[in-house]
Amino acid sequence: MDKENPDSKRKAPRRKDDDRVILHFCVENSNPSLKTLPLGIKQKSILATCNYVARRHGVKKLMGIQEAKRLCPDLILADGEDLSPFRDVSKRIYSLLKSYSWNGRVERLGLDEVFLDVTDIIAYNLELLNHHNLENSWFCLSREDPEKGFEFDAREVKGCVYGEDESQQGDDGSKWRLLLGSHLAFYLRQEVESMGYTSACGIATNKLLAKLAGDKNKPRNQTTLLSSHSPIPFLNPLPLAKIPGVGSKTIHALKTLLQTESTELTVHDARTHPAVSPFALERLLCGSGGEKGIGQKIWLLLHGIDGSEVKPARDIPRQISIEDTYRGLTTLPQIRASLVQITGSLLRRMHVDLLDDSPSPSPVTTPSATSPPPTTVPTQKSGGGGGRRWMAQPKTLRLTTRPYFPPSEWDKVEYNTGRASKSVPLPRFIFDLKEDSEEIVERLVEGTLLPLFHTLNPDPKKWRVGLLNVCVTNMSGGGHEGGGGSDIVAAFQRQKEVGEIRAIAFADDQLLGDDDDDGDGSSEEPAEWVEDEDEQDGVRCQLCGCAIPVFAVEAHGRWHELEED
DNA sequence: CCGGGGGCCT
DNA sequence: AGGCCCC
Repeated sequence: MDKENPDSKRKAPRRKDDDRVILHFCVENSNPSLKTLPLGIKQKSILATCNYVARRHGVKKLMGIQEAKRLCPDLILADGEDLSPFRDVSKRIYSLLKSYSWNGRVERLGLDEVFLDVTDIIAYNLELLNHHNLENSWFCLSREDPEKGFEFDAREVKGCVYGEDESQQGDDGSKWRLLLGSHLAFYLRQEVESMGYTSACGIATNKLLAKLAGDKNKPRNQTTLLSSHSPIPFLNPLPLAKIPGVGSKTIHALKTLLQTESTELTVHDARTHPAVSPFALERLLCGSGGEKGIGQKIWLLLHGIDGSEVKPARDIPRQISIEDTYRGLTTLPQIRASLVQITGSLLRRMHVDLLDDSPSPSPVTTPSATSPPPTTVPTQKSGGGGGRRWMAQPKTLRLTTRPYFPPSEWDKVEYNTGRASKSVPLPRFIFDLKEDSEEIVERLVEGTLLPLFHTLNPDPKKWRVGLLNVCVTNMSGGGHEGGGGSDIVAAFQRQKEVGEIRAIAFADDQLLGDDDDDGDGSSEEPAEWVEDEDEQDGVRCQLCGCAIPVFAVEAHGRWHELEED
């Protein structure tokens, strides 16, 4: 009866995907003084990246310094092991672009790329468009203030258009959306440029196509991929590895499946090969513990389909980590010094990224919690930092190590194997000091990281440390000034004042369960690590009796030096 | 002369 | 905790 309902037939073919407008920006420094000179950013013995002048000489990313110097003797090298300056720039660009977003869907990818879902802005402006006076159009950047915006000529797409041809069949709005998107992209690129940076941009209906389109006219132009024709011809000639999501493992698996090991696989090769189907890919890539649905996902990517959303802007990072590589640290003093160094960097990063910029209006600092001045530890700085509050407090600290492999063993070991890591609850006392962190570094290294290192590398004769990584993660909601909110903490306070408590242990659920747990912990002694061999009958929390996995804090006792061999 | 991050998934 | 992915 309703089988051939013309109404449903008219609506059916349209995917929601087609209505989106996604921008992908790729930013780089437009260093005026060095623009004409070949510049490379160095990390240890490797070239992390380089500018386009250097690339013209054949210099590539991740190339060895020696080879790069051979190809381009005049190459200027800048040290990029400390990413702080790059983070700074990245943050400013990101904030600029985010300030134009209406829906907060602004996603960073690395330090130099940003996705924007501007579907809502485009939809708003599509209704405003006067088709009888296209050349004098006004792009409105604010719902509240019609004056905020810019003039543009809506007769043409701004910037480059991929596959520019006669195909102007039935424009159902999709073309207009992308046209508007191209003008918005151009405006935003000018804003970025006024900050001193050049950028490329891709404009398309999903993240995959936007990113790939932006590659077409780097580094200083934009490319719109109209959705009026199929994305297949656009994708076909691209090397398979260009597809974001298809990494080295996937490439390797596919090459063995297709038995075309020699030639560089293109999207066309993979998509048209008879052995390739969503199921075959799933079987191939999901072998053991792989991501379920990955086969279909990759298969859809090969066809230009990507339903993934631009993730809303995240105020707080999921994790913060600092790492450094070494040519074989073997003695404890070396390791200790290295840990002190990276821990200092980590705490500085935490202060920059996790501590609120603006002082809180009420400078009330922990009225009752700190009332009895602790006699044991003189580290109390009465809420230093002028009342700044933590936007988030990490709950977990992780140390990762990798042994050093001399060059003679490089062919014998898999890169990235040999990494060992272990995470534990992060001692809360590190949130006390908000300005000077030297003593915290000491306590963290001596009380937590060094013991952790010993559990990861028990045998001093095998100490050949090639990498150290310290990471804080598992961020909790913002901590209020004052703390002492939870019963556990209150009990801790009480018993501490009376001087009864000898040891207190923090279990995971205590640290996790309390949204408002400031932890106080302002006057504990440095932490001590307790390894219990059988994980079943381990330490028990003296306050609530719950089982403690691994971590304990001495309140009044002393932590002892670790044995050094 | 083999970096220094970050994400999400299991 | 580790894998694979991104830059």
